[in-house]
This record gives sequence, structure tokens and C-alpha cells, in this order.
Amino acid sequence: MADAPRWYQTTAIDYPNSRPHIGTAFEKLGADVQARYRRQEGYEVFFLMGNDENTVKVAKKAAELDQDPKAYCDEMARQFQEVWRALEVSYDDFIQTSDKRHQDGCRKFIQKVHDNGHIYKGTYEGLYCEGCESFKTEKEIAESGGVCPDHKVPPVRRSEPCYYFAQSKFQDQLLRFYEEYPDFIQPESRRNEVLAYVQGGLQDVNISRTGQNWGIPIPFDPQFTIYVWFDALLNYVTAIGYGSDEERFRKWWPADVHFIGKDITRFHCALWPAMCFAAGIEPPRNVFGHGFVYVKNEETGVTEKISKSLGNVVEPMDIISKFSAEAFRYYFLRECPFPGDGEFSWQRFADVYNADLANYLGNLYSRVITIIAKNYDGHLVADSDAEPGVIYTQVDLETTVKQVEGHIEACRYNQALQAIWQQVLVPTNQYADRKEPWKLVKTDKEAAKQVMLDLVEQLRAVSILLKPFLPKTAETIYRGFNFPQTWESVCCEDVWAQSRRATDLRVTAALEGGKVKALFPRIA
RNA sequence: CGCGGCGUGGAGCAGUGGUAGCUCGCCAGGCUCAUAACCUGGAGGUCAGUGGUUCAAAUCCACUCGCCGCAACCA
Repeated sequence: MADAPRWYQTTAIDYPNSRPHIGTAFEKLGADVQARYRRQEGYEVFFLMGNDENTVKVAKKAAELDQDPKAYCDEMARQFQEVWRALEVSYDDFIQTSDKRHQDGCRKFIQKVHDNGHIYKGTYEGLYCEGCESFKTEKEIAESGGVCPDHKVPPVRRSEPCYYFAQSKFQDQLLRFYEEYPDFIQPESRRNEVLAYVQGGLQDVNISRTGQNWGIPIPFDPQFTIYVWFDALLNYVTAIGYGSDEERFRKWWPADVHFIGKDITRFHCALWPAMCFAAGIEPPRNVFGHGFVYVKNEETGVTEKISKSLGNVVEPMDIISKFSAEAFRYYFLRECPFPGDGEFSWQRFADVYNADLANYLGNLYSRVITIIAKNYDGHLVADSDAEPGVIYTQVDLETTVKQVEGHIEACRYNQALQAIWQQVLVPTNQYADRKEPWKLVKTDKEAAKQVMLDLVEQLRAVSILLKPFLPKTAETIYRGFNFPQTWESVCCEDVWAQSRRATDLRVTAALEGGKVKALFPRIA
């Protein structure tokens, strides 16, 4: 048997100076669906996440709390992972950029780029705030009326020695690269932005900082630390053994996809591949810049960007404890198009929860099980030669499965879910109403049984299709019956390839008073 | 003229050349197996505007108006 195809994917690493909010979670969910889908379809998957810790902000925050920065980072990493686990994000590794493995790999990488002649010493001149002890951009200063936005004092022009990464040398190579791999930047709409940016001329990047005792010292000049962006991007390679385990590194690199927020597209589509060129490694195959989640202000009806200053930050746990992790996953994956933007509101959440999860999905599961339990003692013996009923008039199940797979592969999760609801759940409820097995069972128990087998078959299909999206719910539905294949091994193709295999179908879900526990209890 | 995106019934979205579609909400009816769920029917849109291309445009082109994101470290 041939080796399984490999799939290496990452998410952006997060600053741990505040806890994750629903926007941060959105990215991890989108990535998680992809990882689960690839695993299910037979790929050997490595799914990396992590935290970005070598920034001044983190050191400051730790100092405020009178904590050691590393201890602070470790505690935050624990808290982040607690949230990711609660959301059933199936990451394989979690890297912290304050980890030794990252710092060692990082130094090797920058040394390599230096040895290859792409780093040179120069001077950086800019507006410096003595309060912040850091440079400010012209824009920042201009926006706050000529003073530092934090300290309200005018900055001074200052120049200091630094190291530059010769990004400009790679401009042509980058443009050729985009041309050769037109799918590199996803979604398509972000492509023009990056092209225009690179065509507009790349500048060399100052990749060093001085006077910081938190961060990674530059190996060839330890009084400098590595600029946080240069360091952060390297997590994608240090996590898989760059500089320490060549075999492992070669196994996984290049990454199949980096999932990132649309705001950092440029770093990933220009700076990062240029860094790869400079170090003599391949660039990643794909960068996917997802959209943002905005929050609808329930009072004013205005859609706002999530921000601390607006006080509209919603944390995942707020929602998980009121509803469930599965509902959380469903809402964001269904309501917010991954390539574009979406919005959250409690009202909308409740509407979607009741309509899609409680009514269409949960209720179908309940009614099917109850009928079988009541009338057949939870046991249907199927005739192997019985003709399945005609459920679909527009699109058949196999076509739907293929559409869903296409949508997942393109990260159009909302459209995948929409297809499952519109093309499977809706017709199944319609079919049940047309056939009325609860009436039919009184006059023709055999015919009613065939209808029930058809309905169960639909539930089996739904559970498989939902496997990457709602792992727990899908498993509960699947395990509600004694389907022959194991849950772990079931994949999309089985929807049609393994249909109607059960000749001795039993309801295995736990029943109480002849009824099954609601998958999603309605919210008032 | 910095770059880019968006503007479709009350709300949220799909639809990229050929009789305007989905979910929620609303109105009426049906059903009663089911989580007051499910099914059927209905009201509601000049697809931001103007001009153009075409036998035919929400869909292509031009311009106008409105909203938003990015512009080297706030997912």
C-alpha cells in the first residue's frame, strides 16, 4: 500500500497579551474542519497552532502583572489551549515562540540567510517615542496629532544601527512565483492586492531590535534581538524540525496551507516566501487569508469591529457555556463565509440554533428513532433486494456529497453546510411527510419499514457529511444505529459506496421512555 | 485619483449572460411520528444609481453615490 498523502497546515500564531475572542476562534475552526476532513479522507495530517510570544507587548504585560515573561507565556498558552480543546480543535502540536526548539531553529535560519548574503547592516531612522522605547510609524504619529498615541508626547527623530533583510532582491522572483502558482494566494480576491503591493516595489526590512531583553538574540550579533515578524513566521518550520531534524522537516515541508487573517496577507505572501528563498527552502504551497468576524451591537444594530476599546469582545466560553461547543462551531462555520467576513449577534445565534440545529437536524433524528423504537422495538430487518425510496427530485445524494467535498476543499464551509441542509435534511423531512410512516405502519408494516430504512440511510449520510464540522453530534447520530463500518474509518465515499449494508439494523442510542435525548434542546 | 472589497424582498446570504433563489421572520392552511417540531401555500425585491455592449444583464464595460477593510507588527 502506498504511503498516505501528507497534509501540513498551520494557523496564525496569536499574541498572548489577551485571551482569545470569537474572531481568533473563527480561524482555528476553519482550519480544524480542513484538518478533520483531510484525515477522514486518508491523509496523514500535521496541524500546527501556537502562540507568538517574542513581542514587547508580552514582556510589558508580564511586567505589569509582576510575572516572569516565560511563566506568563506558559500560563497563557495553557489558557489558549483550554479554549481550543473546548472547541474540539484537533491540532497536533502547539508551538510557543519562547520554546527552545523555536529559538534554536530561528537562529539557524537567520544565520543561514546571513551566510547566503541576504542580510546587511545599516541604520534605521524613524520617529522614536522615549516613553514607549520604540519607533512609531509616521501614520501612527500623524493620526494622533503629532504625538505618541500612548504617551501624548512628541516623538524624536532618531537613528540607530540595525540589520536589514534584503527583501527587495526577491521582488522578481516573487512575481515569477505568483505567476507560476496562481493558486498560491487564496481566496482569489486577495491576489490582486498582493500583486499590486509587490509590483509597487519592495523595501528591505529592518529585522533587528535593540535594547530588549525579551526575544531571540541574533546569533551573529547578540546585542540585537530578532524582529518579531521575522521570528514569528519561522514557527512554521521550527515546529517540524528545521535545523534539528532534517528528515522530519523534509517530510512535512512545504506546508500545504497557512490559514491566516486577511490583515496579515502581505507578510505571508511576500515577506515569508522571500525569506524562504533567501534561506534556500521552498515557499509554502498555499496561503489562505480568511475574513473577519464583526459583532452586531444589539442596541444600535451597528456592526462593529471586535475591539477592547469598544468593549464588545465576546469570548468563546461565553457562548459555549450558554449553548455548546458544537453550536458554536455550527454558527460560525455556517453564518460566516470563511473567505469573506461574517458577523455575530446573540439574537442571530439563537435563531440559527433553533432553526437549523434543534429543528431540522435534532428533530429529524428524534422522530426517526422514536418511530422505530415504538413500532419495531428498535429493530429493522431489511430485505437486501428492496428498492430504496425516491427521496430526491433535484439533486441526488452522490452529487451532493461531491459538492460538499468541493466546498470543503475550497474552504467554503458555509456553502457546504447550506448544501447539507437544503439538499439532504429538507428533502428527508419532506419525504417523511409524504410517506407518513407513522400512519402507514398501521396498515402495511413492511412498507413503513422500508420508509424508515430510507430515513435512517439519510441520517447516516448526514452524520458522515457533518463529521468534520460537528464531530460530536455526527458521532452521536452515527452511533445511534449499529452501522457496520466503524465511525473512525467512515469517509465521504461511504455515503454511497457502503449504502444499505445493514440487513439487521438496530437503534443503539440510549432511550428514555421510548425517546432519545435531544441533540440540541430548543432555546426559548 | 494609494490598493482592495462590498451594495439582491423586514434581517442574513446564494446566484457571474437566458423566466429572481435559500434560511429566519410574517400571514393562512395541513399534519400530529417528532424538541409547539414537520409539511403545503401566500404577501414582500424596478438585484444602489446612470449610461453602454448584447437577441437577452443582478450577471460584462464605463462612470456616479454609499458602506467597509488594508496601507509593515491590534485575527
